[in-house]
Amino acid sequence: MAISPLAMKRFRDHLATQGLKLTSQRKAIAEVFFAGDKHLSLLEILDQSKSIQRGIGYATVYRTMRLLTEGGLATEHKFGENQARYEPAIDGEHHDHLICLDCGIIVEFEDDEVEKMQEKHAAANGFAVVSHKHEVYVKCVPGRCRRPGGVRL
Amino acid sequence: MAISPLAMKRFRDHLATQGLKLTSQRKAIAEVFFAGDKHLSLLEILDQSKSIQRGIGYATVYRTMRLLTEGGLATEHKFGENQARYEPAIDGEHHDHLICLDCGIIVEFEDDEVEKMQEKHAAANGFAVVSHKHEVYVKCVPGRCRRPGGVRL
DNA sequence: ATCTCTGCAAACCGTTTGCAATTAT
DNA sequence: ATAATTGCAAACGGTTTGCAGAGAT
Repeated sequence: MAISPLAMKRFRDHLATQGLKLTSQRKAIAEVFFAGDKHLSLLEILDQSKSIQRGIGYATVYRTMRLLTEGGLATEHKFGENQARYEPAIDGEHHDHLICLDCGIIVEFEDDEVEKMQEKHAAANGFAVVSHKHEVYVKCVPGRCRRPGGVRL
Repeated sequence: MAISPLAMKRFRDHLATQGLKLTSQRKAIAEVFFAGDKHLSLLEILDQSKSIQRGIGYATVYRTMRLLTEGGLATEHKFGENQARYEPAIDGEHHDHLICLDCGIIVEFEDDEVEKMQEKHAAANGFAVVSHKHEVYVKCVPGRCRRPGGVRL
C-alpha cells in the first residue's frame, strides 16, 4: 500500500497549472486512490479517505475524481454495475479487463493484436478509432478461485 | 421495415411456455422492436409503440424489454450513455460494435480472432469466458460521414 | 373464474449541482 | 484579500416497483 510519489507529484502539478488548490481533502483522496487497491468505487474511496481526514463528503470525492479523470490521472470504468470505478491511469498505457463474475476479481491484460484488429474494422468502415472498451466477463475455473466466497459483482 | 415473423413467433412461443399472455401492448412493442432500427432506447420504443397502440406506458415497455432480454430475444447495451439500448438477439450469433461519436451511427462487426484471444487471456489467468463487451468508439473519416449533422451521442 | 397485465405515480440509486460558509494561496 | 473549495441537501435522470383496476385465457 505504498503511495506513489510520482502520481502525487503529477496531481500537484496538474492542480498548480490550473490555478487550483491542494486541500487536505484532495490530498487524502489522492493518497487513497493512488496507493490503494485498484478499481475502487466513489463510496469505497470516500470510506477510506475518511480514515485519513474525517468529515470528507461524497461530493468532494466525486469532484476530485472528476478532476483526476479530466486531468488524465484516472480512468473511469463501469464494469456491468451501475456504479463507476476508478483506476490510476499511466500516460500512454492501456489495458483491457477480465472481470470474474464468481469472485469479483479484476485482472488486466494487454493485447496489441486486438487493438490492431479494431483499427482494421474501423478503417474498413470509414472510421478512425478514438477509444475502446473491452471487458471480458469470466468465471473461475473450479478449484482455482483466488478469492473463495469473496463475491462482489 | 418488415416485421420479422420468425422473431415474433419466438416471442409468442416464449410467452406460451411461461404461461404468459400476449397482450396488444406486448404485440405492439415487439413489432416495433423486431421491425425497427436497431439499438433503440426504451423511450424510442415507447414512442414508436404508441403509434400502433396509444396509451402504452413506459413501465410496460420496460417490463416487455426485460422479458425479451431474459428470454434471449433481445440484448441490452449501454454505449457510453446512461441509457440502455436494445437490439434483437439471434440465437448463437454475437457481434461487437463500432460507435461513431460524430454521427451516432452504430456499426456491427464480427471477429473470431478477437474471441480467440479473449479465450487465451482468460485461460492464462485461470478463468473461463462467460461473455464480453467490446465497443470501439470512433469518429468519421473527414468527408465520409454517413449522417452529417445527425449527432446522437 | 382466475391469474396475468397495465398504467400510474412513487421509490430507488448513483450521480450532479446550488449555495453559504471555509480555506489555501 | 481573493478566488477556489467544501459539505450539505436538494435536484436529476434513468430505472424499478407497488398497487388497484383492466384484460387474456
